[in-house]
Amino acid sequence: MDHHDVPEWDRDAWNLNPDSVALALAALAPPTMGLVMREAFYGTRRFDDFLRRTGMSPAALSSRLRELVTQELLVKVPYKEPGARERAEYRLTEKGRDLMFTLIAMIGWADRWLTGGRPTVTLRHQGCGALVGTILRCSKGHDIEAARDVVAEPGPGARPVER
Amino acid sequence: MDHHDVPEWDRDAWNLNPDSVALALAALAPPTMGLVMREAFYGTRRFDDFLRRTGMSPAALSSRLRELVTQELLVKVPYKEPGARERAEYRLTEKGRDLMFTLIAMIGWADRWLTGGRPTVTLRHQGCGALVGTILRCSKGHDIEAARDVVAEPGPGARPVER
DNA sequence: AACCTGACTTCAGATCATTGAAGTCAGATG
DNA sequence: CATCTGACTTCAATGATCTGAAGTCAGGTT
Repeated sequence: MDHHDVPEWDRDAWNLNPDSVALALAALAPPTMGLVMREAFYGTRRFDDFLRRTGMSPAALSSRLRELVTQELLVKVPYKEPGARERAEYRLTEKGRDLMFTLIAMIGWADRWLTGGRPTVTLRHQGCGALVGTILRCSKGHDIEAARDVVAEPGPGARPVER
Repeated sequence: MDHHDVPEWDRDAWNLNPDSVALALAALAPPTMGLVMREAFYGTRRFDDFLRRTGMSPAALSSRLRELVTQELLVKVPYKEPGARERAEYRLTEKGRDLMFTLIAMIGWADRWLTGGRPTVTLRHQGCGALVGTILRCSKGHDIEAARDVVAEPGPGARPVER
């Protein structure tokens, strides 16, 4: 029907597992992982704040934070407020902050199809104040409107299936 | 340390659940959901092709497909090849295809941080052939390089916490 | 010395996701 | 009419994940 939907290469000749989509999804699973990362983007850093704002149990939060530190999306940094003892907070690393592009794409999709025009967050350009969204652009500088104008093909990390 | 990390609004005054991030992540969970959607983007439409290419069990695939149809990311369309009986295939809907922006953002992140420069897929601009990636742009037309230049604030769907 | 707070850990029980093996079912084809 | 194929469903078993309640622990305050 629509030739854009059908790849020109033989999908069955290539083993794509584990591929980038699966890897990224695995980094964000279990579902509570997303809650924690969302709060990290909103500026949350401390255990009890995460606990209250995500509504998860301390046990779950504790494992999630440990995994996020292992994955290097967060770093545990000691801090000390005057007259209190030293405590630890969790901060986004570069790798963690870079995930924001993915989260913003998710927010855009959810707002277009799920929240009925009433998004829970608004993203603004720092300084300019205008609303922010994701677009696609190719390396020659063309903006890409429709997802159909993108074609996927096996990359350098794809392994041919042996027979 | 870095004021961009701290929101100017009081996070605790707003109830953001369920928010766009959680909703989008819920649409993609369980993790096998992502595998199925990935294959759908690569052009897969039939049960046995999904089965072989994702490596999941028929039971799991069957539930995933059913859920994706319920969510309206896929539609079940009957087709008939000459000399075979009528069968069904699963095609991306507009809503499903629109998720591609999110998947492309994920692929970009995974390629920058996880696959060590050897991505399993390459995305090209149809026609022009150049590589495709996600960028952020505000509604005034500024391109946004760094995730730190984006600030989040409560949107129209956020509900104030009642006291 | 007793208490408080923030940051956890431990545990039992419940639910959910997944696999593997086996079985169903309907309409061609030989 | 027996067989084949594509598209499933059913089932038992396993493992991951989550919650809620309770407990720990260290350093500071009263």
